[in-house]
Amino acid sequence: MPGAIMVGHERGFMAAGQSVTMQHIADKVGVSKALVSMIFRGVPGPSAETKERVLAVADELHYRPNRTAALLSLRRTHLIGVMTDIRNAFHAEMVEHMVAAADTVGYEVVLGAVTPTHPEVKVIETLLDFRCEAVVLLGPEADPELLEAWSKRVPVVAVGRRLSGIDVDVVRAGDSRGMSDVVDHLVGLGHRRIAHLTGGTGSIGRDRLAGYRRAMHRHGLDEFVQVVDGDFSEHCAPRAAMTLLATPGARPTAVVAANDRSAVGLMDALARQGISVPGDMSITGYDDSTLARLAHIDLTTVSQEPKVQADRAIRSAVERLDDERTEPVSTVLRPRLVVRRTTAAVGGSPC
Amino acid sequence: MPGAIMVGHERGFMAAGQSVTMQHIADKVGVSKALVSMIFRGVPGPSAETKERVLAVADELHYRPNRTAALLSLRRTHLIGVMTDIRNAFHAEMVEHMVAAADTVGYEVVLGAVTPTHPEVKVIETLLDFRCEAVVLLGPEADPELLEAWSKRVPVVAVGRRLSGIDVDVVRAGDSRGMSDVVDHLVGLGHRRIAHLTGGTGSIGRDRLAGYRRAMHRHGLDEFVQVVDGDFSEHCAPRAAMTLLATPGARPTAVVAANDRSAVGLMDALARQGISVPGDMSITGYDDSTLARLAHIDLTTVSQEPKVQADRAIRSAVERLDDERTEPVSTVLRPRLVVRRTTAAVGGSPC
DNA sequence: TTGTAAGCGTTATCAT
DNA sequence: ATGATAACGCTTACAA
Repeated sequence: MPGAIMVGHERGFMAAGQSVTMQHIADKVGVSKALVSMIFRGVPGPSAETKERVLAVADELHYRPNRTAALLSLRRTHLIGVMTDIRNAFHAEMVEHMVAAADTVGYEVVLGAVTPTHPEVKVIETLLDFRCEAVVLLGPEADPELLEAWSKRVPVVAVGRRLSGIDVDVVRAGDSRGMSDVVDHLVGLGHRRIAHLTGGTGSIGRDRLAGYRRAMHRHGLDEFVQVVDGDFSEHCAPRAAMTLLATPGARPTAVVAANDRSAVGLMDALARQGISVPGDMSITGYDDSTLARLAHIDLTTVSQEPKVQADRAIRSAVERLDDERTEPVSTVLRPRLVVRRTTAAVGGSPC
Repeated sequence: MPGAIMVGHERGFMAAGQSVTMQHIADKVGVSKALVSMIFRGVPGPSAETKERVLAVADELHYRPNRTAALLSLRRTHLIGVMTDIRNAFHAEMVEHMVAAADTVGYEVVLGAVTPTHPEVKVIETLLDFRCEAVVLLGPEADPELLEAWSKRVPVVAVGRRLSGIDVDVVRAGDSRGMSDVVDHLVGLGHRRIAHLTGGTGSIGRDRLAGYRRAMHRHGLDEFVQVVDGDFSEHCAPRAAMTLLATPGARPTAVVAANDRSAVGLMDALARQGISVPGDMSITGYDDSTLARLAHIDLTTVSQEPKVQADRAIRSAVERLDDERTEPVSTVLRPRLVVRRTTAAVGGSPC
């Protein structure tokens, strides 16, 4: 039997020494601990009257259920761990939607932040130590073998990474499809000389490049393909601008950049050369970042649908947990073209 | 006595049914649970030999200590809850440093994300339900009464908000000091006609405005004070540019914007009017956001020292927890001027 | 050096 | 409708 209710301790905080428990309430009301438990869980049984008394006392004592204890007893936590690079704005947006999505299906999200001092492995292990029932990994870079090992313990959902052959659910947006849509859009505006400013040699950059090439080919524009090396940042822009403007006769009328950041850098570099966008040249980005949304930038770009990806990822995890799904599923989303003001009909006037 | 080790269950995951416990290890090695516990906690006592055997078996069975159970037994969690608006890049940066800072002093950070569906109150209650021993609130907007109520239960640290009269630690950067430094910098470059593009009527905007006025006054430049209404976004820029350029004779040679975003908007608006920065006009921002760091923007701005704020916040919490500090402390940091390329000597040439 | 046993605050299965 | 009582996995005096 617990002693008297502890009202704060020497430091003034109840801190670790959680004071009021179900037992206290039970004692005070004169019923059993079990009954109190039932009432809090909302199971049928207890009479309306006791329920009322218990709730009143609980309230009066500022009772808060001890989740830790409950978790120990229940064999479920209803926790979904989400590993993220918190500095990544795109991740942040997804996380936001994930907590909402999890909420609606009765789960809670525990965040694990990857930082220079907390590598992926450590973060995931911590998440598992918290007894998360599933983990959603945003942009994981761990070895497939490691992912596979974790997937033996809990359902694992990888977001934004192409992965196959292991029992891990995948949610991602189809980069090559997104690029394809961009090219279609430009072709629809009458462009033919459409160049691509690449995003380096990583897998994402390669996917986008492939999408560009494929789309150009589909439109019979192979001869106009022009690939300029870039690096996902604005640093590559000045040089890229030089290259793009090098041959006046064959100058592209539109440039598809691998992401928003390099697109914005390019716009700036072009402006310095007196090239107006979209008057002289149309420019597109990728990601629909806040940068693209700035009023004076207003960049045509591609959204990777963070909300949809977030919903799908949570749904994937919950299907494994609640619906006994056992086969891995891979969801490849169709990115959404966001037309803004940096693209216009070829030869069109600046707006 | 626990039954046989459960090797996965019907769903293929050990999921909720955590299988291997200290008891299993103890059984297999032929020692007691308590001994195993001691070994895992690294307390002196167990012989090197048993230690070795226990560790070996633990490893073999893939044992992972059940933190939940430990927490229940220990009366401490060593958890610090951090409430954040995850979409806020500045918050993200601080969070990153916080997890590192907490790590070095033996604490772990639990993130609580404020979102449209998870208001502050709910997030903080959840953090407390997780048995966090202290909470760090980034940019809290809750009523002081509420903060006070929470501060009775656990140490509360508010970051980035001016607060007084309640038992809550405060960490923030001195906005008016930051503005002051900016004005000093410009005056040092020979500027006298220094205008201010405001950040609206909220408390932060007001603090920055006050800092500007005070600094101008200190330099005896009251007559050159020019305040233009802004709103922390780039939307206010075009109109502000009009206003600033309205009186050619009295046109300012420098503009101190309330944040990076409006500064960048202003730069763009000025560029459209043929005004070069910093050739014709120097511009400064505030926040040292990624926007300011873009190579082609390279904006002179003010850093709010996220790392330092993060460290101080964690230290504040830990002092309460470990050093029995009981009086609230308020840390006002000195922001750091970051000189880049948008400021130059008055009448100086563009670079 | 190692073992025993009593908690920690819940949940859940029986009884009553 | 309510109450004992045994888990849950770990920590920690206290014994041996």
